[in-house]
Amino acid sequence: MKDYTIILREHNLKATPQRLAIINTIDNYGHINIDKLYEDIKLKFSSISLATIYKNINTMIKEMLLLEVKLPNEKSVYEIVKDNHSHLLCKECGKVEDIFIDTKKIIDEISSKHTYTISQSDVVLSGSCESCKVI
Amino acid sequence: MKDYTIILREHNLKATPQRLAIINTIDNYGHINIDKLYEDIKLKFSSISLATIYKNINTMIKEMLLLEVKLPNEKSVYEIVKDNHSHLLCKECGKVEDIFIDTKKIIDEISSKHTYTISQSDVVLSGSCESCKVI
DNA sequence: CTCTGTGCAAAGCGTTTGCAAACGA
DNA sequence: TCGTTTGCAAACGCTTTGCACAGAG
Repeated sequence: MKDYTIILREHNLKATPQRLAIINTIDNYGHINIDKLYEDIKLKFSSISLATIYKNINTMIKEMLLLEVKLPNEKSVYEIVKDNHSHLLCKECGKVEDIFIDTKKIIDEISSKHTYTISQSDVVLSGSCESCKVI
Repeated sequence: MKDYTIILREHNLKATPQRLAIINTIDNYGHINIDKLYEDIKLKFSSISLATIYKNINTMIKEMLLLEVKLPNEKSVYEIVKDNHSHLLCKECGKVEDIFIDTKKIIDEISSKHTYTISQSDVVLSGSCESCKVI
């Protein structure tokens, strides 16, 4: 498992056990919402408070270590900032996967038709994953 | 201005003045968030309560007359259900425009690489609109 | 040693609910 | 008339805040 101690310090954040637990759990899951994150961390860190989770999520988002992903009909999930990518969501089980789409083509096309300068793209494709399809 | 009386009745909803005001205001703005919607309707309908707005937004979403659009770093906006389309957001002024992207191509590409059955795509491109670009 | 972070409880805020009265069909 | 909707106030749930203590650097 990756050690986030140095990375946190580079962002002027102290590497407390709570903070490390939070970022490691997010890393481990890939994408996770607040409730599951709290539930999961509490198993091994029973004294942690929900307020600590919230405070840390927010500071790490400000420091651009984490990113909130808004999903249709679901609670937001959090992920570690990485290369530009999109998301695939299973409407049945809520599982989220990273996907790589050539958004440049889309952005160029829209840029030529509209007068916007586009700097960001948020794409979520939703459906049924393999295991939920059968049900 | 379009008359939503019949459309509401077709969805088994009574065409009350409050409800008509809500749907007409959304139609008029194209995309609007709860706060602006309440503020705007209150001008001409000072007795309306925020609870009524919420209840109606929710029933009309259930009846598939309205759709919630989740945006990065912004409050959700509501729109009247129409043909499949995507959104263009100005990060400066919050303005939202409809855009038309060939999502079929993207979906086909992802479907062939992943095992998901994709049934929905939510795309938001963000940047600066013409009037905000200069600032 | 100093300053940041934690945990608790309280406050805050947006949204929902229960209910009596009003209203649409 | 009957069932739905409204408006109010209270309740609710999620998130943030204030503060004293603990802990990282």
